[in-house]
Amino acid sequence: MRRGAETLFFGSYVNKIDAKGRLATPALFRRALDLERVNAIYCIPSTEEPCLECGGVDYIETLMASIAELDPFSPERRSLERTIAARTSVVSLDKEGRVVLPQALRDHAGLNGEAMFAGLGRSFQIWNPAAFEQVTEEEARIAGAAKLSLRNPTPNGAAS
Amino acid sequence: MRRGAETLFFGSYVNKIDAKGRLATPALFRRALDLERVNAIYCIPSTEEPCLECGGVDYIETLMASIAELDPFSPERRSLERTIAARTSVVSLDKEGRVVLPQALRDHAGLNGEAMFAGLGRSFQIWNPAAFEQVTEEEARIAGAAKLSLRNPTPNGAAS
DNA sequence: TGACCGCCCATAAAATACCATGCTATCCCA
DNA sequence: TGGGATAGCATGGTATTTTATGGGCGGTCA
Repeated sequence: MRRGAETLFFGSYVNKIDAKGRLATPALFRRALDLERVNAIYCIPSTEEPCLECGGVDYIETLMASIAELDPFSPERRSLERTIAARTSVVSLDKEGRVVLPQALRDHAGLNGEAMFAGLGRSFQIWNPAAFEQVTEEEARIAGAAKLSLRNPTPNGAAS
Repeated sequence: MRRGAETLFFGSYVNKIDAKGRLATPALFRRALDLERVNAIYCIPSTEEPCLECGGVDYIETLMASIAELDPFSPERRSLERTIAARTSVVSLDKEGRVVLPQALRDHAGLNGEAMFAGLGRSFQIWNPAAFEQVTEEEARIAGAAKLSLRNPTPNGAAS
């Protein structure tokens, strides 16, 4: 399995959504995706935020594998299967690398004219650019503290 | 993984930025980078200073690996992913070893005519030469004190 | 019939690869 | 030791390719 930094998603990009609802995936993300294996991205509406959690085949496979490790009859597993597998959309790319997001997904993320792709390493998110901007400043504060705890990890893992 | 001193970044260099925004990476830094694996440098706008935190593949991989150790659903991890991965630019080198920094990065570091590369060992920074000069005197003071505490480590590890 | 979807092609701008030059420091040989 | 050859490097300009984005056309399903 390809697992270097060249298969990770970095950076953020804003692309337009045209009249047909088409949205170009950033070129760098396309290279990180294993499109030869499956010509699609997997999108899950985030439960916490107005955005879409996305990734390629290996992203969803890793996710499902970690669920499969749970006790088959545990309620956690059941609810995870439902909230993840059932809510995941498989969106295929056209020859130019564009996707058409289902209306429900566009609504969830509040997308209209354009969309922002934000790389998260093994996965990426799709945001309304304005909404992303809004959470980012708050974010920077938290990250500042978290970065400190990366350098000086505390035994109990407490960051705050 | 190559981990000798020849893979570390030492020294400071000032290079020009031409009309197309191209900037030559110092030759010594190029050798320290693992360009055969990924022909690019990874640049993160510093949250504390007007400069860019940069390194090669293994730099970003180490960074991402330490984030991956955090609880997958913790807000700290989320924040770090967004402030690091999403803000990271993957900048590829041309055959002559030059990079074109995205406008956002140039703005963050206040770069116009020329840029300074400052080696930090495992990573390096890119600065506006004047801005770097300015923080350097302050820096020298702190470094002087730190050097003393290196020679005479205190039992409680207090640095300040 | 009409909205929608998957395919194809077109284009302008931007990113990138390619080629050329001048400078500097180094090496080598007289 | 000195001077010419040489190699490496920063830098400048030009050509080629990507990439985002636009639109058209035929088929399909409601």
